[in-house]
Amino acid sequence: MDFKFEIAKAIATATGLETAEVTSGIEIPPNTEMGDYAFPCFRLAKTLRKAPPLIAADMVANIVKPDFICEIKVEGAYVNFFTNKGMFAKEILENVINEKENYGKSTLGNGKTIVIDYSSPNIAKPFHVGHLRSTVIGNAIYKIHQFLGYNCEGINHLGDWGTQFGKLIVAYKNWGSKQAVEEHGIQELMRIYVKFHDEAENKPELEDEARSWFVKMQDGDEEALSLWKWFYEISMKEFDRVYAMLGVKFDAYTGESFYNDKMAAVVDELKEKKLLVESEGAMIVDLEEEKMPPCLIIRKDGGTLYATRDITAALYRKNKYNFEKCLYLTALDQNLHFAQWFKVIDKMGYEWSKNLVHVPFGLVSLDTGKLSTRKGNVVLMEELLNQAVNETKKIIEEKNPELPNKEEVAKQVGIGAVIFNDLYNGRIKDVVFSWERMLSFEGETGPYIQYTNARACSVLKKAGVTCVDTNVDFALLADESSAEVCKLLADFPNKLQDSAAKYEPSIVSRHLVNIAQAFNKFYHDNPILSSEENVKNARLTIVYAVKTVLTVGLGLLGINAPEQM
RNA sequence: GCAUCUUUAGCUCAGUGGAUAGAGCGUUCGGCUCCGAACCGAAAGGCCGUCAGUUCGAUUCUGAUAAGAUGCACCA
Repeated sequence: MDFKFEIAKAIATATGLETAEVTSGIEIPPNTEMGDYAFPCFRLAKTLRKAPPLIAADMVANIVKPDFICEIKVEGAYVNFFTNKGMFAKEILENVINEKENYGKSTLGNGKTIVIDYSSPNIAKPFHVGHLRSTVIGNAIYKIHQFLGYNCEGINHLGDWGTQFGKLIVAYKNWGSKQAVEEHGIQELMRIYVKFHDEAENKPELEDEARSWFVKMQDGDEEALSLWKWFYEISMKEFDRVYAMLGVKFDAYTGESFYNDKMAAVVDELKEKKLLVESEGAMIVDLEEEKMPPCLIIRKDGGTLYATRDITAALYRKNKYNFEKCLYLTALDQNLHFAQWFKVIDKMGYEWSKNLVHVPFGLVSLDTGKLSTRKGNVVLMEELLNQAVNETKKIIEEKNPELPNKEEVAKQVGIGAVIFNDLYNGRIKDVVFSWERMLSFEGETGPYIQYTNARACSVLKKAGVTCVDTNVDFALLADESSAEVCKLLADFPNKLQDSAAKYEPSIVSRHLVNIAQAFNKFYHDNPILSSEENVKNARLTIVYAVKTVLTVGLGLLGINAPEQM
């Protein structure tokens, strides 16, 4: 039963208004003492030509009270509805307990494909905290959409093509050795890459050399390609290790190199459609009409660019997946780039250009300044995750030394803390990396939710139930803290849909915090195991429902929910 | 110069065209003989950047303006 809808119907019959327009006018009061639902009458003043408080009074006089409403009060221009807490609790708790891990699932997205382009680090550069956001936000958006019935295609659009590999080849030939690269992996590739930039300051001809090696790569030169492939494999080995720790997977690793042989056709298409013009030796699509700088397609020396590959990839993906939406999870500073090439797709005559969505997030920096791999101003992802796990181990030793499976739990909690930290604030906010914040496990954090869940699991275990009985007296759950938990659980499915619609995982993470807070208060206020049998059984349904929703919610964020910690 | 984003408590951030603007951290105080204290409770802390406009009503919408961040031709 949809309580809000039923109330709207009752108001509609009492006033002669449309149910739909009433529904949108119903609010949840800021304070439970004011009621569970409220209808402000200000808006009706004009059409009904009456003072709002009078409208409210008339409404109450005429309304037929739905059976789940126990009281209706007028407060100025507001009509406040008080639900029967027991009936509300029954409705929501039965629902969660019956649905279990499917609670909140939807068929909303059935038959629709969403392509999500996320993580996408550059090969031959270490995976650092700057790559975290795209990876975990993308992963969460993927899982949430999947839960809502969408078919998702997660793509790691690796930065595995471009002039930087020309640079790397030059660097390797001048200052590298096979042995050093095999021994130190990305670290060594990084070292010679930095060396290249140092040297190139005084010898600009190195840059030309690098560009020409990249052109060789494009042309299929065997030596260039075999070096490139080697660098690729070295890098992927390290990336896979990080992805395994984060629990992130992709459906495809079609990076930029994948499009190397597909770009010529797209360039031809651009020419055919008379969009490509020459400018200062390069080939561009002019966007003056759109008040944007031109979109560069081909360099003076014939090399392709970022936009060329993105346009090609978009056409390829549309053809392959026939997506409903294609999302790009990158930092906000790439805004213009996406706006430009989305426009190029539009100018090519593809109406689906409006389904390409840049999902931006704020910049990550360190307190020592901007992230810079070249300058060594970075925090490596593995280092961060290991630190978080170690810190968790210390806490476990201190608080729960008897815990079985410590190693595994420390990973789940430590890494969960890092992921949650990144998903907790709105994605647009800039972030200054802070060890202190990353390694804090109290308050609004992942471990707080995991702890709450573990606590609920512990109660259920002690009660000796694996699945609770819904044949209980829900009227015993009419107290304020029980009602608050129920209210939040009932709102979970809406929050999931809102989160998906806005591509904003923080809507889910914040809701989980709210549920955990409400549950901890409930737990504190209400003895469970020591209560009389009927009260105990009723309260156990809340414990079970909370455990279920927290586990589902954390799972959608890509975080594990251990039963003990 | 043009464009995008941000501005709410000491700090980090939620939030809403409407009733008393919320949370965590930090500070001060209180709570484990009791289901897990990685917890709970209380106190203190706010011209919701500034100025106009729309509105019965603006912290929320619009327009200016200020401050900060970022981007703007051959990197990605």
